[in-house]
Amino acid sequence: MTGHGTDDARPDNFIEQIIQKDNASGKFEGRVVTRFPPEPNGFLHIGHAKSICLNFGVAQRFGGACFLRMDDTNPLKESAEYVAAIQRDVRWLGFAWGERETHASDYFEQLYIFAEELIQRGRAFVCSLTLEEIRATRGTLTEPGTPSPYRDRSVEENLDLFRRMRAGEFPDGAHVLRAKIDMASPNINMRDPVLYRIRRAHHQRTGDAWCIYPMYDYTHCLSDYLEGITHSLCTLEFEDHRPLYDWVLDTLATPHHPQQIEFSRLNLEYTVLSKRMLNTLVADGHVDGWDDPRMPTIAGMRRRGVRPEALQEFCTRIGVTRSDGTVEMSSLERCIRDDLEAMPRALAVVNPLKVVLTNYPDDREEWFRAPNHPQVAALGERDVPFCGELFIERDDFVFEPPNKKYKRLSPGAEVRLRYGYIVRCDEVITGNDGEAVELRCSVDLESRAGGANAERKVKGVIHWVSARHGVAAELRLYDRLFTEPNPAALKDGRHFTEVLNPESLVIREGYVEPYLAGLAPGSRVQFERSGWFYLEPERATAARPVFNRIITLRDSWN
RNA sequence: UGGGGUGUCGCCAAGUUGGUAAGGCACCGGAUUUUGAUUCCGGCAUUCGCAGGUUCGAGUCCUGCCACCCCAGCCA
Repeated sequence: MTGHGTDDARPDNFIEQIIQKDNASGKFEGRVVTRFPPEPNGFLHIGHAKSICLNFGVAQRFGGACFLRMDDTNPLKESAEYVAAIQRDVRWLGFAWGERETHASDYFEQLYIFAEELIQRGRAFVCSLTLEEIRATRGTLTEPGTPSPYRDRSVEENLDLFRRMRAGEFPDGAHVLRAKIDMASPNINMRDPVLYRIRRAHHQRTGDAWCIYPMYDYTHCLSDYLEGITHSLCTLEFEDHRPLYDWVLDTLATPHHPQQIEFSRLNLEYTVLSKRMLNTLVADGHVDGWDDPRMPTIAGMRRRGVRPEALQEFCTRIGVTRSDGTVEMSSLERCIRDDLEAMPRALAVVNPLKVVLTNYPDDREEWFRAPNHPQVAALGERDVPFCGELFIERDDFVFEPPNKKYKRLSPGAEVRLRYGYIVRCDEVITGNDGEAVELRCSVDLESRAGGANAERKVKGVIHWVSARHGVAAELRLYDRLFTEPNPAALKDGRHFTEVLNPESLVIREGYVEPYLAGLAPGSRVQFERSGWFYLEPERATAARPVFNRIITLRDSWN
């Protein structure tokens, strides 16, 4: 797709097909207005990113507009902090809503007037049943409900009661306003659904102006109407609510009637995407907060170092359909790596193993010229310091090569130091547990680029950092949050918090080449042969750099 | 046993009037490579939940099954 408001381009999904047809038939006079309507009761996650990209993307493509609307009708669960977080995340993701920033609470007065009109028309009534009684008379999936004894109150009495509800004359739960539809409907949402409830709670925006609050089904369709939304995109679980959405607008005979269209929500392996569960992780301290880099939240991924471009690409790759599915983590990972591919590279050792070069002059040091990106010359070059004492990756040495394809270091084996010399492991100094604590190697001084043995072939190349020049750094290695593909639905009855990955965060003390210590906060870089890291601005300190591992390099070896 | 949905390769997903199964991810080869990365070639559904039927011809039409998801908040 070109994204230039072209109506005739090939549609990306069934929703765009519907819009093209609507535009062709003149259903909405060619207008396309959407909205992203989050409830400010938690942070946005990657599932919301899908909806954001869809709603804003469709508006962009068809030359329409998209509102950012806070669905704030339940003051008990919402807060201004969440509102701010949501705005920041949508903006970071790359979308702008301009003046189209609204709140369902902006419409409370209009919603109230519409409610009186419903009463006036005899289509809504004040019900004085208790919560339990309403539940008991709602019926079941297979049995119809029974009408409320208050269903036939007069318009006058309903109006009086409803006005007194608003005036605060009744305690919470004493009455509710209900739509008068059909208690025998096979669709439970149509069995005289509650429209308003009394709730003495301080609203983050309207304060104590109201003690009655409208329910979602009543609020959403009218907010859509008020904003002139044409296509109201939501997830599949709201499909059963569409008849009610239409009923409210039809009953009120609104001059404009938005079309609700449902699509399937995103499910991702090895994580959970429900606000309830994410909230539990935060509330019970399993993570450091909604923006913990391990969280599938937009804020978490931002702190981890993922770029918005990667998330947008992911959303276009997974598509939009009506079928339930679970996307593999590898699909997201691919998008993140693709996006990071152009970042500069450097050398850093995550898990250090000391190496002493026995035939390298003790007082000597050299600076090797190295490209910042092997395929992107424009990224320039830098000098990497080298001396007779180095750190290499612990994983790059093994006493016994597992097979003939092994290309790293082992006793007697040779390997090239990236951008440097070829070295051979002559001796291994071991500790009490028999583990290697230091390697003694000899170096071929003619093997560097330009030297007589520069073309000598050795099986592998490993990264390293000069022990004398290297800068100690905190390396935060992040991994998947759960050990099970679908932690939200474990077959053995375990709770999702029982399958948290104990190694989702491993903090290491490593060494990075000087160049890395001089990077600006917010920089992203690839530690060669290891992965991409992010210098998280929030953790920037002059004393010791802190890097978050965004994601590892693809590894076809292990 | 009510209502609403969905079933195309391990995962996501095209397939719009029936004409003989796109693409991406993953995976498997092989080339290049001072990152076991990247890049690059090549492979990867005789088959579209199942069973019948209509048709010269069906993933696309009809019938009947089966599986899975959602709904009984004064949550959204």
